[in-house]
Amino acid sequence: MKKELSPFSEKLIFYIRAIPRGKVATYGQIARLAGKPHASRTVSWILHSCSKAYKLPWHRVLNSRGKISFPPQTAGFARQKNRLALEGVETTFLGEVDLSVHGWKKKRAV
DNA sequence: GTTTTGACAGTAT
DNA sequence: AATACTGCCAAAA
Repeated sequence: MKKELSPFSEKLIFYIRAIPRGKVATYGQIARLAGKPHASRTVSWILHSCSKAYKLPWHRVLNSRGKISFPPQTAGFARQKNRLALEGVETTFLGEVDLSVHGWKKKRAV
């Protein structure tokens, strides 16, 4: 592998990579799976830091509302929207994804 | 060692 | 209901 990050970071990366194709997960969900329900900030940092180095499917990571985190009219927004569309994830022009349809239901034990 | 950042989430007003 | 602030964790400068 490239470099060894902290166990938390590796976990976050692991779960991000574990997102099935055609599904999307939220920052909070990944952070929760990693054991830190409030590490959503760390998730965003991971994407920035390791999206390329670790080949992370960052396009499958949305915010808590199931929307693309980027502001519209940005390259990242268009790129993510395009990738999601290629995976069968329908997004609105606002980048909204229906979590009830494409939401990654790994274990939502309330 | 301290300060700043990072594509957020949750709570408070 | 909508907006603002705070909290959280980890890494880079």
